[in-house]
Amino acid sequence: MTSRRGGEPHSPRMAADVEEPAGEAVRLGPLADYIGYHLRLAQEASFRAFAQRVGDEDLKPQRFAMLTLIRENPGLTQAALGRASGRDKSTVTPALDDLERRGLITRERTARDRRSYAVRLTPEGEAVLAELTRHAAAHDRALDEIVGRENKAEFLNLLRRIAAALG
Amino acid sequence: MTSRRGGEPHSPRMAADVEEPAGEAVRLGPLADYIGYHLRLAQEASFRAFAQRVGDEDLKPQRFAMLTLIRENPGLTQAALGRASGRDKSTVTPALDDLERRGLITRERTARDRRSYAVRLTPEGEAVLAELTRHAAAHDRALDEIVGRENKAEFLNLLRRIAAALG
DNA sequence: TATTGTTATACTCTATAACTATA
DNA sequence: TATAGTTATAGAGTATAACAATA
Repeated sequence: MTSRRGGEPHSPRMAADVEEPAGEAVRLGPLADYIGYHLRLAQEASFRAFAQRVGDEDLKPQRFAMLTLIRENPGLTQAALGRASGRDKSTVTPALDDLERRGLITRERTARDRRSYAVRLTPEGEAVLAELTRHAAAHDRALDEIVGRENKAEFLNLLRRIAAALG
Repeated sequence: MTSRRGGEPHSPRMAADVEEPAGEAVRLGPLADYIGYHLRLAQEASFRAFAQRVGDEDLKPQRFAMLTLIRENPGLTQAALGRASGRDKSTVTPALDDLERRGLITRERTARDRRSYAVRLTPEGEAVLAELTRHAAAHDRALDEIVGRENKAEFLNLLRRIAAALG
C-alpha cells in the first residue's frame, strides 16, 4: 500500500480555511506562457471534439491517420507505416489486427521482400475512410474558423516547425 | 483469435512489387493540411523533448502541470485540481497518491468542508518543482526559438482559442 | 548480422460505476 | 439529493525484449 486513506486521513491536522483559492479562478503561474502547455490543451480539445464528431464509437484520430496513410501509400509495409506515424512496429501490429478484423484493410506478402506485408484498404475500408474524411474535414473547417483563414498557413507552418525541430 | 499470422499469412496472394511506395517519402494526402493532425505531431514532439530534457525518469508534463497548479493555488481541493487540469477525480487520486508517496505534496482535511482535502506542496515538493521548472523553462525557450519571438504571442493566442472554443 | 513482423509482457493514463462520508 | 474522494475495474495506447523468418 502506498497510501492509506478512506476511513481516516493520513494527517489529522486541519487546514485553516483561509487560503482556499477562489471559486473556479485557478492561477496558472508560469504555465500561462508556456507553448508546450497550451499545445497540450489545444491538442486534447481537438482530440475530444474529433471523437465527438465522429461519434466516439470507434475510429480515433490515430486510426484515421493510419487509414489515410494506407490509402495515400497503397502497399506500404508495416514498418514504413510505423515510421510514418511515429509508432513502434509492435504498436502497429495490433492496430492493423483491429482494422483487418473490421474488414478495412488487407495484408499481403510482398514478392520482393518476403518478410514484409503490403498493406492496402479494402473497398469497405475506402468507404469507411471516405465517411471518416468527411467528418475530419468538417472538424478541420471548425479549427480553420477558430484560427482564422488568414492565420492558418503560418499556424500550420509553426506546428510543422516544432514537429520537425524536436522530432 | 481475430488474426492468425506468423507461420502462414492469411492470404496466399502475392502483391506485385510495382506500387511499393518510394523509400521514406510517404504521402500525407489530406492530412498535410489538417490543423488537428499537425497539432498532434507538434504536441508529441514537444512531449518527448520535455521528457528527454527532464531525464525521462519520472515527472511527465501532466505531473509538472499539477505540481505547478498546486503551488500557484495552495490548498486547492482535488476536485478543483481535476477541473483545472481536465481530468476526472478518479484520475487525480492515484496521481496525488504518487506525489504524496514521493513526499512532494500533502493532503489535509479542510475545516469548512470536511469532505475535501487541501492540497499543498511540501518543502521538498517546492524544491523538486523549482528544479523541474528550470527544465521546463529551458524547454519552452527552445520552443520559443523554433516559433520565433515575434510569433509567440499570436501563436499562443491561437492555441488558447482552440482550447477555449473546443473545450 | 540486420530487418520484418508477432508475441508476451508491462506500464501509464484514462474513465465509469459503486461506495463512504459528508453537505 | 448532491458533492468530495477512494476503490475496483476495464480499456486504449504505448514500449521493450525475445523470437521466427527472411534478407
